[in-house]
Amino acid sequence: MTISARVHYAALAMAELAARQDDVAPVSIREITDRHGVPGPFLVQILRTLRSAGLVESIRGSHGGYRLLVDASTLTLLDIAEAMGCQESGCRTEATPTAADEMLQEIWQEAADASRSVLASKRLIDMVHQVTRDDASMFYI
Amino acid sequence: MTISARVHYAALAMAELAARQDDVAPVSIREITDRHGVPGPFLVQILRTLRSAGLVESIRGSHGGYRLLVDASTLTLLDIAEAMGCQESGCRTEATPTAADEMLQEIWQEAADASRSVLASKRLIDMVHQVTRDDASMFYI
DNA sequence: CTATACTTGACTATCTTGATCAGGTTAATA
DNA sequence: TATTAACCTGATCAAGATAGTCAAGTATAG
Repeated sequence: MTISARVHYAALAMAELAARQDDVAPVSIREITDRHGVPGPFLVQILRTLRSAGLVESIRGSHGGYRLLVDASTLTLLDIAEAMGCQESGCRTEATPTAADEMLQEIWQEAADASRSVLASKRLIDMVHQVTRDDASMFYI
Repeated sequence: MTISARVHYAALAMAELAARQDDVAPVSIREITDRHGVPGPFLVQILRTLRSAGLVESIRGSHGGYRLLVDASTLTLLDIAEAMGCQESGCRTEATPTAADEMLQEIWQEAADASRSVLASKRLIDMVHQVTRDDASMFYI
């Protein structure tokens, strides 16, 4: 479970879409880059990946943009990370693993699973709520 | 905590050294490669790293080799991984992180810590015992 | 003195990551 | 219908990490 900038950006974008999923208009790439400082063309690539994973839909043409296709209250950061292609380590598959090799592989797996289970416990909707609250508090200081 | 082949090999080598730490003679690279199929020159590189981390010492000359410098009953896989330079993600440091950025960073950190704590719970000595037991059972089948 | 074994430093090939860009397509609207 | 805003696709690229390799040197036992 290595978290790349890709996954970080994807999570930000998904949070933005989740926060505005009840809006009539879809959210454009421009709006996301303005708010989160994600490099524009890079975000295009990321949203393409999220779309092929079925997490978002795109609306083309003028006033187009992106919209969340899934339920933000069940979607987790693990789902997003996996959609972005964070596949499990595995490290190396040897032709004839020894007993020591196999034991180590199990341990690496266990460590990775521990990460995964943390990410699986973080729901997108909670992120949105927490950030919204923080933003609000920023106004009233 | 991405586990590379480097770390995997390092763990194998350390286990081998731990299993034979009471031997009079140090363990040569050749013996480790024979037993574990690690590419020879690559193992040299890895042992160099382990030595600069203070985990092993090298004895030069004929009948030379490597010897464990630390206590196998307290050394963990986390120690080995860190000695091999598995530094913590961090992902990206932005100039002006937003509230959402910071929240995500904390989550990535929490996930990484979960991995680390699994590795920290695996002592080198336990690996050695388990592998030794497995090997013995292989003889008697 | 010679064989064995570690030491050092440089070198390479391939993959992944983090992007960028050009040119094309779709749809709303004036 | 012409324009414009927005997404779509595919190519490309630079930098760094990963997994090794190689050659020439040095130390020690016997």
